[in-house]
Amino acid sequence: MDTQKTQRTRRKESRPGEILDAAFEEFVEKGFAATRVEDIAERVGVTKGTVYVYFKDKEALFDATARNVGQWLFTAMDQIHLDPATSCRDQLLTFLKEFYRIVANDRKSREILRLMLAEGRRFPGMVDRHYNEFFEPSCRRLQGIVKQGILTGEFRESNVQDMPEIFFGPSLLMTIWSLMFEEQRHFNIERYVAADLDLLMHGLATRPAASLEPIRPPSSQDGL
Amino acid sequence: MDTQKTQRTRRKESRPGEILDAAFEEFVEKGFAATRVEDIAERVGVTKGTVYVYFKDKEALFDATARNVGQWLFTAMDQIHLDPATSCRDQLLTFLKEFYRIVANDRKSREILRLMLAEGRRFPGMVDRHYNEFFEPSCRRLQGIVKQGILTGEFRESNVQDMPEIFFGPSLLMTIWSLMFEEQRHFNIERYVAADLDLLMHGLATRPAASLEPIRPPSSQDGL
Amino acid sequence: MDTQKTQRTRRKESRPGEILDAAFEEFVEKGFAATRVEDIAERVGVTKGTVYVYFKDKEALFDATARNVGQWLFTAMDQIHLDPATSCRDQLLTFLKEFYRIVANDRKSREILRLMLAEGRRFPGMVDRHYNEFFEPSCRRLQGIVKQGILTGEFRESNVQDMPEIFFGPSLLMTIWSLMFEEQRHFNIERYVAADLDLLMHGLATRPAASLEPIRPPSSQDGL
Amino acid sequence: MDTQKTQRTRRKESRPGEILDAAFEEFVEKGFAATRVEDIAERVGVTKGTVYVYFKDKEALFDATARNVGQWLFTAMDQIHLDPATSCRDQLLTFLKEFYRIVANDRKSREILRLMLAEGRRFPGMVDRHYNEFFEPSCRRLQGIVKQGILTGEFRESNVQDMPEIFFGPSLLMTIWSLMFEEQRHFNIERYVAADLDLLMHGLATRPAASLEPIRPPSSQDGL
DNA sequence: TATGAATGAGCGTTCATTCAT
DNA sequence: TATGAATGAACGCTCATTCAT
Repeated sequence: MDTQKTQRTRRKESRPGEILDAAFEEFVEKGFAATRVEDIAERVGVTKGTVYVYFKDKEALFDATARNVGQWLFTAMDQIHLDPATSCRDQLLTFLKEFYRIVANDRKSREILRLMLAEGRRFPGMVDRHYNEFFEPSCRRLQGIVKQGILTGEFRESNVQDMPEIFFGPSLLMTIWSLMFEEQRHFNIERYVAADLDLLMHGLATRPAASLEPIRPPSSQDGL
Repeated sequence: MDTQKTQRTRRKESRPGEILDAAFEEFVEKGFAATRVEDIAERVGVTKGTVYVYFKDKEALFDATARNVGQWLFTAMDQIHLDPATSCRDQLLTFLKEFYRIVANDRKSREILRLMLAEGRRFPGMVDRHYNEFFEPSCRRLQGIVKQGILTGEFRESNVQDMPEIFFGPSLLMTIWSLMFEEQRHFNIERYVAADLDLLMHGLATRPAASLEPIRPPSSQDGL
Repeated sequence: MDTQKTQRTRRKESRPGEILDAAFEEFVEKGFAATRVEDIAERVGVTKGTVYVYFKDKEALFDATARNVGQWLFTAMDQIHLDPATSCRDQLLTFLKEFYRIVANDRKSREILRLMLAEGRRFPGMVDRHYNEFFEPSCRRLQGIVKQGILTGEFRESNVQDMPEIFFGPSLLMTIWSLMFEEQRHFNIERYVAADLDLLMHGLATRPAASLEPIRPPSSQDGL
Repeated sequence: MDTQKTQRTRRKESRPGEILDAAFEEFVEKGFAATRVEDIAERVGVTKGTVYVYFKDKEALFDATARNVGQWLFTAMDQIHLDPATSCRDQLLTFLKEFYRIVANDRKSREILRLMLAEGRRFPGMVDRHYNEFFEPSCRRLQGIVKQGILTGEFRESNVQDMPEIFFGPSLLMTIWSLMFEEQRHFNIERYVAADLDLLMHGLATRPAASLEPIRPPSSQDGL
């Protein structure tokens, strides 16, 4: 009994991170408005007041949460390394497969999208940040590869070179599927990725049906 | 007096619909939890209590709202008529262009996605309904066209025939873009649609690059 | 039981006034910060929420309360009628006796001072209002009488003609006494007023000690 | 190291006093309820917990604060020395001028009044103490002078001899003025004191208008 | 002695919902 | 059918207080 009551753990350093993780789960599950600060605290095993020791208010907590998960994604994207010595086709494949890997394995990177759509109007800064730090740079990279591929003769010319965002379409669908149906409806990621890449490569290629069987996408441990 | 009463009657009969429209705007703007019943009422020009005359509670109102907008989409999809006498390629193009037309011109059909992601957990029935009435049937239709096209030799065999949902990827991206950035960031729909269809047709086609310039997508009056 | 529960009284018109009265009592007893909105509501016999039907927040309620009581005082002061046909001495006596009457009989007019001192920093507008609507005009009136009295030879010249606020000193002391000691310490108002006026008249008079016994001040029913 | 320790020691010894001073400023500015212990601590440059090392709780801190400032006043009043060899008129003048000097120069002695009115109900002991240690004895002294003056024939008989508190009226008005309007509205203390004493002396005197020009009151360095 | 992380009771405020009219 | 005054549960946030260090 005594020990119970005295269990006021002291760990200033780890607390913010713990709270941020808990907050992420709650915000993602209920949305900003329906999330109770107390539930977040409970998840961490502290009381309401503790949350306010580290965050000014619920909005600041949400903002920090969004930055926190955003960082994950930005970092992961930055770590997609493309070897300029390889063909543009390979670079494109690598980029997209890596992106699929991220999105398939990391639930956080998927839930970001939900936050974006659900709370973007209340937190426009969050949307801007993701546009500037994730979407725009990624599109630039993709566009670079496509344009280069046209120069080398690997890819045919088409409107795609000015619309690189289109490459994110299929992975987005997979993400949305995951967010909407969760564990309830099965989705064969590997075949889906294969279909996407196969379709894409054939769509972009200069030559007819090159025999480029799509490389296996990474297995998802995250239970998409 | 007569007109008065007639107006009143007409008013009464249309009330639920007016409320549903207002509710849609509010729910879409703020989300379920952050939406105030009073704001919905105000939009219609009635008082809070009136809303409760027609709807049991806020949840019922949301549910009805979701059904209401869903109906729009379901109906629109049902009206995509495909001529079996035309080529599979044309049928596919027609289907996708019609879908783009719907999604580009009708903000409601886009906002549904937001509701789905933001409130799907609270209203799983809504998600199921859309899966059953929109997504699944559409995928079946698409799959049918693809399979048929393979039989006729128009399309090559690929994983795509089992993953028809992939066709929705690019239009989904456009939708998400619209939902996230709204008027703030320009998006050239026509070229985007062209790029999508062009890429797709080349990706699916058996023969190299037949001269199938993508038909102009419908102009959007909706200001995506 | 049923009647109890159904006793949702409906009286939009009288509510604000009732609440203002209750708020006054609470604010005066506990101060702004320590007053609970719920206690105010309870005093009226409604619930917390009802208060917010009529007042935006606690500050607005305080402000309205202050205006409400202030009005009492301003009106009462305006109704002090001085007959210009009478001597300046009589006019001065009348004014002061009337003021004593107000302050002695009306607890509200006394408690205003408490609010002023206790909450003036938080509600500077309230202080300004009282200065402009009560203090300054009253001083002007008093100064007018004194100056006139000097012209007519009733009063001798002195610094007092430029410091009419000094006339409020003794009544202020009585007020403070009341606010501080309430029922606990006896205070003989009548003799106090007599002493004040007597001292004043002798202090102002040109001639020695004219036989001006101070008129009895009004009996206080308010239990100062 | 030595200086360090000495400083520390000195620091420790003076801590309660420092806290009391800080507490006074905060309580006076915000009132008891609205004052945050943390703000007091911050003023001293320590943390919240430290305050609780020296004071049991906020109430105890307030109580100590009130005693502390009260002591100032009590001591100052005790130091008003009256020469029994001088005339009663002079003694009365001396007393009042000294009191004006205290009140005009020492903000604390004025703010006490605010605490008294604002928090008197919560801390009745504070009020009693001031009554017993300041007000009552002062009135006794004043009454003594007046009665003596009547015996010596300096003062005429009047109700004032039983109502010595009236002498505090004008200085109270000055105090209230200061508390309410602070620096915002000018107040000419010297002329005000002159007017008060002049009026008083004429009011009390047996003989007509003795040529007793009021001695200059002490200049106020406190910026009333 | 001093700290500051943690607590939790408490209060202001909101808003879905009810119900008498 | 429509109103809107009233309700009261719920939640964000504050802050006095505690206590292990």
